[in-house]
Amino acid sequence: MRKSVVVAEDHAFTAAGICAALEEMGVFDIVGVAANGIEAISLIKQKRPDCAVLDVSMPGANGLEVLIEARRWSPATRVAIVTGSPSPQILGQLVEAGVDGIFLKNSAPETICAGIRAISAGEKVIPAEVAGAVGKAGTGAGLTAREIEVLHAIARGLSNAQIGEALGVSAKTVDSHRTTLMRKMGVHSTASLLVLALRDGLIDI
Amino acid sequence: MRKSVVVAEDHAFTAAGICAALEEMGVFDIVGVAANGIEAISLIKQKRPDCAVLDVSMPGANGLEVLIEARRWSPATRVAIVTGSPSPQILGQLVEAGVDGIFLKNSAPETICAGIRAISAGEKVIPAEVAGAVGKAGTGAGLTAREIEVLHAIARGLSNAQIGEALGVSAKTVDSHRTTLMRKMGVHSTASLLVLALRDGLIDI
DNA sequence: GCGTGAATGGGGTGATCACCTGAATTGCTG
DNA sequence: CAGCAATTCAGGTGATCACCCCATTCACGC
Repeated sequence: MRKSVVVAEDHAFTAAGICAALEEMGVFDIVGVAANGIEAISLIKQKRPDCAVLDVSMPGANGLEVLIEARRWSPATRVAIVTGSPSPQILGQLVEAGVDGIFLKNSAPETICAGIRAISAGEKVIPAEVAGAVGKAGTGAGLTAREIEVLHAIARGLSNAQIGEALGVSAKTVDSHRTTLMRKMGVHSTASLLVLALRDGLIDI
Repeated sequence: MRKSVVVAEDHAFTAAGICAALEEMGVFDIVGVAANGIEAISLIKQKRPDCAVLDVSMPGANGLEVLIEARRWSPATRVAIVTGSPSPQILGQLVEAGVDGIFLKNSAPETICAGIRAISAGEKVIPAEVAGAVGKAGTGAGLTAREIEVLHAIARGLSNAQIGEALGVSAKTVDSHRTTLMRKMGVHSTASLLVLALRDGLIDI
């Protein structure tokens, strides 16, 4: 039996590529294509498809928001998320929201198509590289409130002495927090610390 | 007469979508598809195509680097860049490097295809929304290619010694570039440097 | 040709960082 | 109450950074 599927992707070329690949498998009927999150939600509400393939970053509403709305209006719809650059924070939220599958855009098309077929059959598909990233969300969550404060101050370009003054503590204390941050995040330079924190959504610019 | 074209795009679905759209026009022969920057450069070197369609963000080498190498090895190749999220800085560098066309991934496929055909005929195609972004490239401009390279290396968390090794120069030279970067950007710490560079789209994570 | 700026790199100095050991205080939890 | 984690801070050490001055080479424009 053929499964109905809705595709949501704001890049037309990518949407076309996904649709072509899914149609080629011969087991999916594409009942709708959305170019943004709002369209995606209303499409899912209307069509109540067996399966939805969603991009994470879309104008209007992102993949997570669409996922939550999809669960509300069409609980039977299996939801697959495709993402270009996986951020542990976002992936963690998706898993928490009960996503059925996560796929990376730079994976082989066959891998992704096979995965989508699997989740449409009721399986959960989280590839190892994604699971690894999800696991690392715990790392960032393991930071204390004070450490996050120091992180923000570092991102503002302050020195240990300046951070100490701003937080009302000694520069040595800031140094301690900094060392702990480095250890927890597994890096050995301010630059890596910032990049990792930004990538994990712990801070933003 | 049909034009030969090389496509470089690390997301397989998108690559497939672009190829399908180009082939459908009936005026292009796709002579190669690269999944990363290195492949793209060697493909262009080998095939010397009439036209190259490059993604900006790819593993190995980004669109700008591929563009520069393409100009070196196959000056007759017309180069089109496709980008998901346009950053003024990157676009400015592309224009400076003499790119023939810039397209946004969320544009209509017909628009992009028409544009690629136009540039393969010798035109330059910079859409209005991109031109606007290019104009805004005032802030971080003035940085040299080498300085940008150092900036990227810093963002990867490398020390001056490691950067020197990676770029094949002395750590002292890296130190010089770093000092120049600090002066040009008006900051006094690696953290500020990174944040500013990220905000201005000079680097990304 | 000559100035200019980019890229290279050496010497040197003081500040800052990364990391260590150790320790006191607080507050929460079993 | 005992234990644990968070937060605070000191002393110290070696590495690295930020920045100074200066010299060379090379390409580009006037």
